[in-house]
Amino acid sequence: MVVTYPDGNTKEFEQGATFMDAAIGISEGFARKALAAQVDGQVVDLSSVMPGDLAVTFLTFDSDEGKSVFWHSSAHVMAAAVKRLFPQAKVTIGPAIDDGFYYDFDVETPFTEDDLAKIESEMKAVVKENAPFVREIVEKDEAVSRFKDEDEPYKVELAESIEDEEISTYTLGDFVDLCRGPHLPSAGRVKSFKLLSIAGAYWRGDENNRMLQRIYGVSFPDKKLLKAHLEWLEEVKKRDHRILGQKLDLFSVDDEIGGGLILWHPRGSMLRKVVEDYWRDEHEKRGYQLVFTPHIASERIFQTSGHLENYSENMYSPMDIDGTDYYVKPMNCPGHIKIFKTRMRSYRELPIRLCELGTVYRYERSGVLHGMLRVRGFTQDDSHIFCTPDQAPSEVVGVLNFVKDMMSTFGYEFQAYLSTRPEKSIGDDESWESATNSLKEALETTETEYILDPGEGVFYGPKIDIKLKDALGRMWQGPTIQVDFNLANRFDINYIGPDGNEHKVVMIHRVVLGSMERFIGGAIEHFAGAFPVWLSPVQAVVMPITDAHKDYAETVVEALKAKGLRAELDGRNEKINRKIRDSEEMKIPYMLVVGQKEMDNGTVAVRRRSEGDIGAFAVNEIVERIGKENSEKSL
RNA sequence: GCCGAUAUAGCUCAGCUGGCCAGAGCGUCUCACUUGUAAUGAGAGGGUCGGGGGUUCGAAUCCCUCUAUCGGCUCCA
Repeated sequence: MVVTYPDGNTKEFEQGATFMDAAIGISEGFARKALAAQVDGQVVDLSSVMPGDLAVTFLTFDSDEGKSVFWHSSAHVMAAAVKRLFPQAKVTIGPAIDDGFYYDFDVETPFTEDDLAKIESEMKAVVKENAPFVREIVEKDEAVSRFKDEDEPYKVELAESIEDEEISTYTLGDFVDLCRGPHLPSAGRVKSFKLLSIAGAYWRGDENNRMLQRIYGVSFPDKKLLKAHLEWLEEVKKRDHRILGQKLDLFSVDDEIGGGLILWHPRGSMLRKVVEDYWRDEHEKRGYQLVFTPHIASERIFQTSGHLENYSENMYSPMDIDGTDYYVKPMNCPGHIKIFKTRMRSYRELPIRLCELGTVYRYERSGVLHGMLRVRGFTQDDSHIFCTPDQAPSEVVGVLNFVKDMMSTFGYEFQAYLSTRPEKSIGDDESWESATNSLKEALETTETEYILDPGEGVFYGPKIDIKLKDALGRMWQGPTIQVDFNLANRFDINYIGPDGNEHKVVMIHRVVLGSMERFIGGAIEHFAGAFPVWLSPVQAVVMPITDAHKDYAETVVEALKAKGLRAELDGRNEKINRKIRDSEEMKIPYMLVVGQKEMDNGTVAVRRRSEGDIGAFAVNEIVERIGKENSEKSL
């Protein structure tokens, strides 16, 4: 067999060699590091590597598969500890997730913070005992009756729902769990762990089911990794846009105004204005036409659009205007369609690209609101492209290139997903196929790597979803491009073709930023509040040393403002140290100190955020430098 | 909406098992200081203890309810 070791080296063994032969084969350290193995593409327990297996790769914590095995085993360790402390708790499932693991339990009284500490110390005991994970294959009926005997109704349900006749179980000490595996060789591998939080979660994610108690945790093969991870979590917390939003005076949410409704403060509004101006300029450049549509509309349009039928649970109660119900709009599409349909459209004027920073209101359940990222009123950077079927592929290419440009300006990497026809959908096969092909072609012509998401499209058409990767490697839902058959039909949106007949348009719905709220909330975290010059609400603060230098400082501010830069004077009667501290905390990119020396020479002493003093510059020199960073949108 | 937690001054937080006018730091205001690269000093002002209801001789503290927030579930731009 050929064995690949964690360090990437490979070695061939003769037929009949055992796992232990492989273990001592090359490096002594690897047996300690290996968590599981991959045989013929299947991840398996180390113990099940058999002599004669052809290609074996040992998995370590460095690989996603290795992590997954590690965390899943950690979940079992936790469940074992919980069963010891709370024998009446019913176990359910405990998978590995992207950054750790959880296990759901059914208990009469929810766990408390104190319980977490107790469970942690019991886990330590389980780890110390270092019992092996023992795999066992049993008949399905046998497993079901065993779990019945143990009074584990959830395991019974799971076992019964498995199609195969044989089921694997894993035993750790006296804790038996129904599980596909694979697992670590023994519990002792779980060297360092931390239980992070307790939360309610529905059995099988269905809110009609019983609420279970979920415990989240992370674990690592050594202390250092755990420490690094906890520090990363600290960093995430520090970057929280809700905390930075308050510190940097960007936005707030008010109890009396209502949850999920954002108050944009002057600085946050400036940030938003800069993004919006850039957005508008880029749209004009690319042949989009800016429109405005009303915030409320008669029920008649939402009947035609089907929103009242399909989307009413997300819409707010209507208001009565002269006997007709009017609704606050949850989407911008109907308005754009109505603009398109104000007159006959010739194929000669297609594509028509209408865009709007359109504010919509959607009902969101109270428990889901989250700062700026999940709100009830938000402004989408919306656009609807009306084109002929032939134009669709190139339009999608245009949008994709647009998206790439915009995202690189903000320093985001991204990952594209192509979602195809879901089970519940409208439209004929032909439309779906041609629309899906348009999207696929566009991804290929723009050389965009994508992941296929079969069946994840919207009921009215296929879509491309783009997820942004921020500075901490976290993924955010970003741009989406959707082909919409539904509205094109419902509103009967046509154009006159070269043949003089009416043809149905292809309608493409897309957002680039998503919504101003979500995008800016995400950007706050991406930049940790330290925005590049072009986005900074205040780009430079001029700080006179004493009152005697205030007038001169004022002229520096004016010089910056004259070039369209955003500058402020810190004329407070405070020491320079204090002024610098405050500006550093407000993440102002440039601090310009002026005292007697600078006044005499016509210069400023420049301090760059988080870099410190970078020396003296002539006023016009620094104006030019900041102006250049601003216009080039440097990151 | 559901499970759990939380809500005290503009901000961050003390206030134990109910008991004299509810505290601190920062910010704010006033005064002094006129300052050279991350917090000058002194003084003053500031609170319906999230809203409403209840228990009690007495409630920031206990109970109910509403609202909002936080961690999740579900959902989503």
